[in-house]
Amino acid sequence: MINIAIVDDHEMFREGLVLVLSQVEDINVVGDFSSGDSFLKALADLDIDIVLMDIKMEGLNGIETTQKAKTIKPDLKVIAVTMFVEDSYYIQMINAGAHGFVLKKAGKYELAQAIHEVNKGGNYFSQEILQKMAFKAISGKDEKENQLSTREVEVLRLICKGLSTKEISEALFISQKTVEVHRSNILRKSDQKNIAQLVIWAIKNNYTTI
Amino acid sequence: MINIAIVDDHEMFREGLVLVLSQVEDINVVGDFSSGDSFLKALADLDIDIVLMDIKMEGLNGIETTQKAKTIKPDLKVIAVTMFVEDSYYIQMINAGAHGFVLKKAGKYELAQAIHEVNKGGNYFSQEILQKMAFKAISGKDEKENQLSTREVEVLRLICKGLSTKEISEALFISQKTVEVHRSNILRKSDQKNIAQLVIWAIKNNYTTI
DNA sequence: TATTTACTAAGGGAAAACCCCTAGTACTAT
DNA sequence: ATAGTACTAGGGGTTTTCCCTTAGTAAATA
Repeated sequence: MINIAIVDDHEMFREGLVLVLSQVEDINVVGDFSSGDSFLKALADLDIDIVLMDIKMEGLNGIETTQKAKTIKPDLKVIAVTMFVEDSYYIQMINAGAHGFVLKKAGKYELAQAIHEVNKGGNYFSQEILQKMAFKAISGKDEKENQLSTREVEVLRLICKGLSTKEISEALFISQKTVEVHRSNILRKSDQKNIAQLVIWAIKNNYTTI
Repeated sequence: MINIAIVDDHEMFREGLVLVLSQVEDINVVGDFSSGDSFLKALADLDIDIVLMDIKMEGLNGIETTQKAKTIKPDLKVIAVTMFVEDSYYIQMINAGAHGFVLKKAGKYELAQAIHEVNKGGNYFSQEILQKMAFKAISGKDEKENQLSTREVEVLRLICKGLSTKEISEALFISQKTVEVHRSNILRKSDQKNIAQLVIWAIKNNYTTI
């Protein structure tokens, strides 16, 4: 029997997931949590093998929650659940210790397969995500070179909120020229050519929420 | 016993929904469909009281599916399921004959309540959606005045794809000046002040998909 | 200690977006 | 017939974004 916990702030999705997994014969859903915080509080008393973790959550996100959970239970296995293939956070999630990665649009069979694979000590990544990783690898683009800096992420979030360069400069107490530099670097690193594309990119890469 | 069908192209969400509703004692899930087309094909042979319909789907969307379903079975009751409160399509969905409107983030209890209410011949709208409607009513803004025209929706979709004014003018075989007029009218009607906000607004209002 | 990286910020210019205005045509509805 | 609406498109302007360059400071790292 594989004991599972689910962490997702989307109530109906989480409830559905609980029931879907309860139907699989050797899977036992021990608990479900609507936030990283509530999961971490309960973790010490939970007897679980694997946790299904949503990446994008209010409050503690999936990456932070995974990192903290690993300090409490280092051998806990984490399968990340994400909405978009483009999600740039999968690297951070892998670094945080995730053993698997499935898309929310995956069906129950793929999800069950991922759980069994990870439970055996292996890894599981959705086909789409593997393709994305492979494509990035052969395109020769160094992942690290294009990582946004802390400040750039900050600026990007404000851009997505609809703030102009002037407004961002006032919000961050820096000059408009500096904001322009950040904007330009963000566009270059993201490989997008204007704000419309950038906003979509930011959503898909979990930099901002709609 | 209330017989239900579910139409949603998001597999895991649909599977979850089926199981969640199967747990409610007087609800019976008769069928679930991943597209409006497959639902319409099966509809004549289905003995259902209510259909839970996702609005945003590939191919036939929820509005078109509802309209066609109503011509086949005029007394079929439809509850629309949507991701965002801002969804401007709820008016079209109501016009298409929907009796209820729930958000995807709603829990099983609210969903069961909606189904029971609609089954009794009533209507059910999520609190958040009612608030939005009430707010629009008291703000005095005439809904119809701010409805985007066909061309404007077309331009909006291209904006969200990241096309510049010049590129849009070339795609639609009209002058840049005309595109500028459309852009400006779209911003005015949507009450957004720049492209970043407009893109988010367009997603929330189901004009474009990410 | 020397080098790299992030953040800061300037000048200067090209392009795009944004905001006025007027105005013709075509279709729809009263 | 006439009024309204959508779509078209021009002039002319301001503002914002985008792109290039150079360059200083602080912190981390080799």
